[in-house]
Amino acid sequence: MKTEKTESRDHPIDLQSADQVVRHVALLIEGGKLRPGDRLVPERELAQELGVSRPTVRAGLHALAAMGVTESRQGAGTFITGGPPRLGAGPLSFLAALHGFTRDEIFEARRILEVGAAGLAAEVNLTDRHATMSEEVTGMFASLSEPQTFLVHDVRFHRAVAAASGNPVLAALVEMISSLVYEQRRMTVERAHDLKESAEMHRRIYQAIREGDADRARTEMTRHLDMARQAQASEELPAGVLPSRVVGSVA
Amino acid sequence: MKTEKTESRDHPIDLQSADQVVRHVALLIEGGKLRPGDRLVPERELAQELGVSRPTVRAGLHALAAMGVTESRQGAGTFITGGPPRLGAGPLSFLAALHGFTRDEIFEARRILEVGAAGLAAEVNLTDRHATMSEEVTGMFASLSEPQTFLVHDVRFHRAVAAASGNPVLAALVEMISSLVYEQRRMTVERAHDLKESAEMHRRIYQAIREGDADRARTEMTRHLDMARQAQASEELPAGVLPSRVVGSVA
DNA sequence: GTAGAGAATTGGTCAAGCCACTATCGTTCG
DNA sequence: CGAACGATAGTGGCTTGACCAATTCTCTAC
Repeated sequence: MKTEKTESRDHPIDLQSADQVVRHVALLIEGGKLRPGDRLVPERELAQELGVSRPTVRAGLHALAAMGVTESRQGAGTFITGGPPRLGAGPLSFLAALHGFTRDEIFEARRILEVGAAGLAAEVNLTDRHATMSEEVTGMFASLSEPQTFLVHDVRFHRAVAAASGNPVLAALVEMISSLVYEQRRMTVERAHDLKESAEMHRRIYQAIREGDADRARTEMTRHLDMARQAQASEELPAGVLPSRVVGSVA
Repeated sequence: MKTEKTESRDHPIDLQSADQVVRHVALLIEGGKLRPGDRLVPERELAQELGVSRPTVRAGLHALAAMGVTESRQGAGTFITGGPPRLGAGPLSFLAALHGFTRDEIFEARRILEVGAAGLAAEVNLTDRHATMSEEVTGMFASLSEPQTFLVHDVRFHRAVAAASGNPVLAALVEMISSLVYEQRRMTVERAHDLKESAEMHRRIYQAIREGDADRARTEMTRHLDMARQAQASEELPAGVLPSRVVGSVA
């Protein structure tokens, strides 16, 4: 968080006004006075309550929005983000752009995260969440000739697996990294081949989860990710700069 | 499906001015014109370049700061965050506060992430990163009677393990979730007992990694986290509200 | 050569106001 | 009576211009 630097001081920091806004909202959330979907008080009131100016309030609200906590709609108001727990891709994308994560590093992280998620999903066997996975597999088979559409279903399948684990923390982490994968892959997926083979692997993962076979789910997910890593390496530009480095389009 | 709210428009979105600032910086980073530690142009110039007002620029910069991309120092300037790749704890803390992650869910996610990281650390065997782990273990043994200090070393050890995996993506994820753990545990660690046993377990994890024994590293990390989960359950308030729910102090 | 004072630079904030979008509610027309 | 319409307030988005506070630089005086 932003205040971490100053937090390490030994004395009680005097909060910057903008941070004060963030903290105020944080306290309201912790106190249960603000729940997902709720509307915040108008900026003008908030400014008066905290004794700061409106531009300052707006700066704080932008910070909250950047963390995925709030969403503002002109004319309507500012709302606490609803829906399932999500971590935006922004922070990780910037990190990728700044430090140049390699494709292999990302796949390694996915291997750990998603193999675990697939195993969990098979173990807990939340049958009501199986439909989503099934639909995405179907969508993949239906878009074998449209790489972009295929990719969307691909990413959504992996998120669905994480969601099927029943663990929102895991789901949020997988969602974050899958957003990163989507951003990078969007540019190269046109050169992909063997989409059918990829769809088959996803189907096998789904079936293993559906049958509650955790070991097989893990094995299939591992195989899929290893295969995908190799396949994507060949999608690379023949002699591009930074062959394996990934920049993660933040925009 | 709700993709990205604004991105789902079919027309080339007209960026809000504040987002324009974020995008501008993002493009500079992607283009390699802005690297960690670099200083941004002054707010006033940035405002003129983009044709927006300074409060708007400031709102965008606050958003970047919230994502951990920039840091501003009054009188000095605004800088791209340097140091090792980090994901701030803010977003995950807010998610925890909003959706009430349970302790078990967090431990489950840690189990997957950190067991994988420990295994990797043992496999790659980056000996120059072993010293940090060792130091933290030493620090734990030296602070058996000071729970708060012990906790700091505890958290740092787990981050060191992730760093020793050599995978910055994994390290960033572990750092994020360990921050969450620290925030919650800070309040209850005083009631902890068996700190010595905990330190011993960390030492065994360290030794397994040091000896390059990946299987043992995974086993020891798994045991440690399972034990810690049980131990922390007993640190709970006897009859507190929300027995297993966790709010994650964002502030 | 160095230390100190002052000026320039830069982030932090405020004040007042206009614009654009949304929602609501009363009115009017079918 | 109901539905389409239109005025009206409420709300976020942004600008201009200014002042304050912390830092950094520079130039002088010793």
